[in-house]
Formats: sequence, C-alpha cells, structure tokens
Amino acid sequence: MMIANVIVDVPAIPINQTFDYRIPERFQEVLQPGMRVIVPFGPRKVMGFVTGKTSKSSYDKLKDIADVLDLTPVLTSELLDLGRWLAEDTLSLYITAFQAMLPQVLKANYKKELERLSEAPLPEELESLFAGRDFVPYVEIETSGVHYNQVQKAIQDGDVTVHYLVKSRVTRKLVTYIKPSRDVHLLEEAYRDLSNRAKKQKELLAYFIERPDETELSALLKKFGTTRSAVNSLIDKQLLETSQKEIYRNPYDDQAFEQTEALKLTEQQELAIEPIKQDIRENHHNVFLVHGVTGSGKTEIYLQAIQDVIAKGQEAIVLVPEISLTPQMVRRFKGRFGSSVAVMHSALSNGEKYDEWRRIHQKEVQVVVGARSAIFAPFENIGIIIIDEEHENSYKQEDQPRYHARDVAIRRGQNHQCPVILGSATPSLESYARAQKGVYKLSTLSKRTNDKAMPHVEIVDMRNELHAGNRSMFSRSLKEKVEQCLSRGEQTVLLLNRRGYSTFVMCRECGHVKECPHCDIALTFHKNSNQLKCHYCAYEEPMPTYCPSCSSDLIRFFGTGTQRIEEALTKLIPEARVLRMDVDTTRRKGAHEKLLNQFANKEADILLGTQMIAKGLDFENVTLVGVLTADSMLHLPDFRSAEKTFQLLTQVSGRAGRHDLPGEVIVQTYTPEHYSIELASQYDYEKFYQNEMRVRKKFQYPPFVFLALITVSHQNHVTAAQTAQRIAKGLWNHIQTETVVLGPTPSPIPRIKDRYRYQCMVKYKQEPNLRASIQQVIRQFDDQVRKDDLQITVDMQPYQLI
DNA sequence: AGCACGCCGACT
DNA sequence: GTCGGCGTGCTC
Repeated sequence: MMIANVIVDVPAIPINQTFDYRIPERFQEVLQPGMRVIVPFGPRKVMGFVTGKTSKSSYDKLKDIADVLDLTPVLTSELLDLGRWLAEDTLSLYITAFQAMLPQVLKANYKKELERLSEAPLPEELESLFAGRDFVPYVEIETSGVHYNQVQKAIQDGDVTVHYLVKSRVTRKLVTYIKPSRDVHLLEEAYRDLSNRAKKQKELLAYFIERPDETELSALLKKFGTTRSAVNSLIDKQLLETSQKEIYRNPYDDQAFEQTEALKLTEQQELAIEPIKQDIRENHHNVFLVHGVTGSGKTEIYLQAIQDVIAKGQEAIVLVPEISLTPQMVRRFKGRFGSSVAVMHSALSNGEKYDEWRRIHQKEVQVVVGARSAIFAPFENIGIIIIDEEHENSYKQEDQPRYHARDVAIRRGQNHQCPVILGSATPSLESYARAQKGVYKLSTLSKRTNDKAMPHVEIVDMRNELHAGNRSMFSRSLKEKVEQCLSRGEQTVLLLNRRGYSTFVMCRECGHVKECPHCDIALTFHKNSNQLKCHYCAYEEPMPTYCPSCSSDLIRFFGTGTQRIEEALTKLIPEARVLRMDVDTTRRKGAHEKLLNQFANKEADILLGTQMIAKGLDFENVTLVGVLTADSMLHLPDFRSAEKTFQLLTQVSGRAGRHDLPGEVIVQTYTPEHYSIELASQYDYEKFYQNEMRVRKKFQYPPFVFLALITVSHQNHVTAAQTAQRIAKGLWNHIQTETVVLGPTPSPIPRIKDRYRYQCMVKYKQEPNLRASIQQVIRQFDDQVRKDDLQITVDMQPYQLI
C-alpha cells in the first residue's frame, strides 16, 4: 500500500486517467483516498485527487507525492465514486467532475517563481529585477519585458532556478481573543498599582479579575467603549495576551430566526408524508413526486420529514432554486432547525461558501439548504434528499460537467438508501410522466392549507385592445385594476416576461407567429440575413413583409424592456410609485434584498420586473398580479416553451392574495386560445399535462425520447460544419434504427467569440451504448481538438436549447 | 493544459 | 553563427 492513484488537475483528454505516485514514508499513515495532493507532473507541479491506494503499479518510473494538502479527505468514498460516475455520465473529465463537487477555494492556484542560487552577477536587466531579493515571482519577469533567453541562460548557468508552486486559495477568517496572562492575584496586584488616570485599563483589568476567560477583542472594546490602545497597554505590561482563533463566516445570524414548531398537518399532507416517513424508518430508497398547488404546505412536509431524519441521527439535503430570491425559505429552515442548518447559494462569497461547506464536512450541521451544487454536500449518512420546485431549469448545470441535480440526487439516494422528494406545483413533464408510470411515487396536494381558492385569472386578448385603438402595453382592464388596487392601498406585481423578445416574429394584427413546418417550433429571426430559421432542422425562409395569415404589414419581431414599460406606466398612472427590478437594477450585491424590502415596507405600489419576481416571493399586501406579455416565451424555439409558459403563469398567479386579502390575476396575451395560457388560468395541471404529452409524442420530444446535443465550434465556418457533418455520419453507423440524428444545423447562436458553431441532436429511446459511441466518434477528432483549436462539447440532457 | 525539445528560416 | 517561431510529443 505505498502507491496512490491520482487524478491530476490537468483538464485535457489524454490526461483523463489516474497517474500512479509513490507515497513517501512520512505520508503513508495519513494519506487516504479523497485527499488532495501536490504531485510532480512533467517539469511542473500540479494538484491532484487521490482516488485509491494500491501496492503495485504497471508503471515503473514512479515519482513521489510532493505534499498532502488535507488532514481529512475532502471527498468521501461515496463522492469519489459519484464523481467518476458523473464524469462518465456527462462525458466530462474526471478532474472537472471532482472540482465541481467542492467549493471554489479548494481549487489550486499555480504560480512560478525564480530563485537566485548564487552571488554570481546576473544579466543586467535580471539583476535589477531581483534588486537584492532571493525570490522573484515569474509574473514580474513576464511583465517587465526581460528577455526570455536571459532567464534561460541564467538557469543554464545554475545561477537561478524555477520553482513551480501550488497554492491553496483557502483563506481563513481569524478573530482576536484576549485573556489574562498572569494569575488572578497578580492581576489584582497590578490593579492596585495602576495609576488612577488609567481608567479604562482598570476597568478592563477588573473585568478579567472577575472572569479570567478568553474574550473576543471586538466584543470587549464595545462593552467598555474603548479602543485597542487601552488593551495594548495591558498587553505591553504583560498582564493580558492575545490569541487568534479561526472562525466561520456565518452569513446568517442564527439567533435572528424565530424558532417554530411543527404544524398540524392536514389530511392530504398526512397522506403524502406517511410513505416518506416509512421509507425513512426502513432506510428505503424511493423517489416521491409531491405535486402540490401553491400554498398546499409542501414545505411543512419537508420540514417534518427532515425532523424524523435528524431524530434518526441522519442528514438532509434540500435543494431550492436560486435561494437568494427566497429569504423566506431560509427563515423557515433556520426557524425550525436553528444552527443545524448550513445554507449554500450563489450570493455568498467564496469564503462564506467554504465555511458553510466545512460546517457540513465537519458534521457540525445536519441539514443543508442550497442551490444546485449543494447536492454534493459531503454528508456520509444522508436520510433524505429534497428538491423543491423540481421543474426549475436552474438545476441543470450549463457548463462542464453538464449535470442535472435531479439525476445526482437520485444516484445519491440509491447510494444512501434514502428517499428523494421532488416537489412542485407544476412538475416537469419528465417527472410527472415517470410518476404516472409508477417509477416515482406520486402524492397530490390539491387543497391549500388555508382552504382559500386560488386567485381568479382574467385573460385579456391584446388583439382586441389593438382593434379598439389601444396600442399601449397596458390593456384597459389592467389599467383599471391597477388603479383600483392603488386606491385600496394594496400593491401590484407586474411581470414583463422579456425572454425571447426580438427573436420571434409575430403579427400584431392577428397574433400569427411563424413556425417551422417540420418542427412546430417558432422560427428564429436572423437579423444579418433577414431570414427566419429553424434550430431543429435546416429549414429557413426569408422574413416576410406581410403576415401570411392576414396580410397585415404589422408583422415584426418584438423588442421592449422594463425601462420603457416603466416610463409608459408612470405616464399612464402618474400617482403610482413604481419599483423596477431587472438585471440592471439588481446587479449590485444586496440590491436584490434592498428592492424587495422596499416593496415589503410599502415604499412602492407597483413592483415591475422580469422572471425574477415570479419565484417564491410572498408579500401579504399584493392583491393584483399582471402579466404583460404571457406569450413571449411561448414562441421560443424550444419544445419546452409551452411547459415553461404554463409554469411561469401558475407561479406568478400564486403571488396574488396569499394571505387574508383576496387576489386576482390579469394575463395579457395575443394568443388567449393557447392551451398553456388557458389551462394555467384554470389551474388545471392535469389537463395541461395530457395536452402537452400529446404534442411531445407527436413530435417525438422528451419524455418520449431522450436527447443528446453535440456542439462543434471552430474559427473556420467550413471546418465547424464539416466536422459536425462527419460526427453525424459517424453516429449513424453506431445507433439503433429508431434513433435519429438531426443535423448538423447551425447553433442557435451561430457564432460566439468569432467561433462558428454547429450542432447535432440525437433523439433516442433505447441506446445503452450511446455514450461509448459518441466518445468513439469524437475521439477521431482528438488530434484536431488539440492542434487546430477545434471544440466538441456533448450535453447528454440538454435543457437550454436556445 | 503547459512545458521542453528540436527543426528551420532570418538576421546581426 | 545564434535568435526566436512554431510543430511535436510527453506528463506516473
């Protein structure tokens, strides 16, 4: 057992394998799989993960491990295994998968520096750069313009040498503590001797005579209303001493959360939770889909299930989408489980994320609530995994490794033999279909806990507005309702669904949208060629000047923004105070919370914003929700567009009248007859599901098939297209007859950073060897990838097709 | 990826 | 001669 298998931090295809290293004597006791090490790799040093230990190697020129970075493994054996699976499942590199499972600060930083070895004079430029120092960072040499061969020469003469450094990014937060350094009676003696003018010193000393424990410096200064100088004097007199302690950055003040108790469950909730509790008791893995309408008390089910898990001495992972948007959620978990909760989300600093991660790693918490990557929490005895708002696409990572947290959750659920709960008011079709097939266990919560009806939804046909001479973005009905709401002193939320604007073409006269005749997907307007194109097949046609359906010349692509809406709104209803929330107004850190707090404090009457206001917000005084353009998403060139529209409308409707006041919703649309809009207004998920499934079946989209997307990019247009073509051809030779390879077609964004992009889509039902086939086909291009800057990426479960 | 090596053309 | 550009091959 003196050889370690190491995955090194070199993200390249030929390096995607373990490399063997000898374990030097001094590390043999401590080194375990899952630890990070520094190893020599060629002429340099790199970080690596130990994946295993063996006694022999097929390689005979082994080098020694240079250093061990961790005292305990950062990856448990389960996570090591999970990482390998993840890399293979997503066709990523092992190192990429491992890095994705850990906080940023555990990544290595690489530096080179030059060390002077002799007193012999160096070339002039180099000599002045050293300026008496023994070490010079390599970056200084690069930026100073010293000739490379001078350095080379100095190295050859043995006057200097290069060091390859691997530095950890870890920064620890230290806090200063003060404690007495002498016995109490010596302090008392010193107290008597102190001059009466040293008032603060006396006070401090008296404090420590009373309580000789360590006290945090900042707290001490605050308590006595003094500064560091008084303390320093006592330190100089050797009466007190300082010590530094490492603390965790805790982004939440646990005391600030009011503690809550388990609520009494309704009959429906009881029915839903019982089988989950049973699996917890019996250590049994099942996936539960909890389909519960807004306000049906899904969270309370999560909380009570977690309670059971904690009582058993096990741990819980809760995933929520973009948690920074839902301080309410944090409050509920911290309120129930106090300091046993770690919170992981994107708004935390790297240091804060690391500290939360360590609290998990060191078993100081039993519950983690976090965004996507929290699924990799290094717990070893997981009793439940919960994914709230299961349909959210932020659970899919859009860069390598392109994983879906749901898949990882289920894999970990199997590893730990524990239940996985998927919760949503609008489950993804994939999940609901699996529940229908019995793969997942379905529980439905159709009633709200307060027995209130869902707010009434009024659909406004914007074509009628246009015919009546109203060309503004606000229908007469919406204007009226906003004014009424205003006069009652209640608040309004207006959603501008901006995504997809200016890409699709719609007739403002009749609502007609150009779609691909082969794909039933809206065509995308390409400005440079003035063409409409389909992103699923190669279909294209010129941009029409007249609507093919009603011959109106009002056919055009859409473009508008929150800013313009805000202007129009203040003109229309001058007395309303409007708060705008979009990427521009929330870019600054904390701006988000500030805006929401302002609105909660009723400093504004109308909150106008994009998607970000649709999710998880809960304001008791909001009684009106307006959706300005319900169909803007509907015509995105994405087979999920109807599903996304339904989900968004359902979600945003849930924002109205959540409390005592009754709410209402106004949905403005050019296509009121579309089933996603009509059924969302009736809160009829079941019917929507049936309808959408028929569409998916007809056009062979998920969940009836699986997708894999291969994207090729190259600075040369022809190379990109040709390579994609060859990949498509290559794949045809490997696949079953009912599998389809579509394309190549230009990617939705055909050129990014001066690289042309082509893609192939694979639609398949049963293709057990697809990953191997894809790998085999693209391996032929490895050389070109390396030497010709060709890029090939594979997404085994694409979500974002646009 | 990132580094060294080695081959070749250009230039003081 | 020698400087420096880039193609090639290796990394336990």
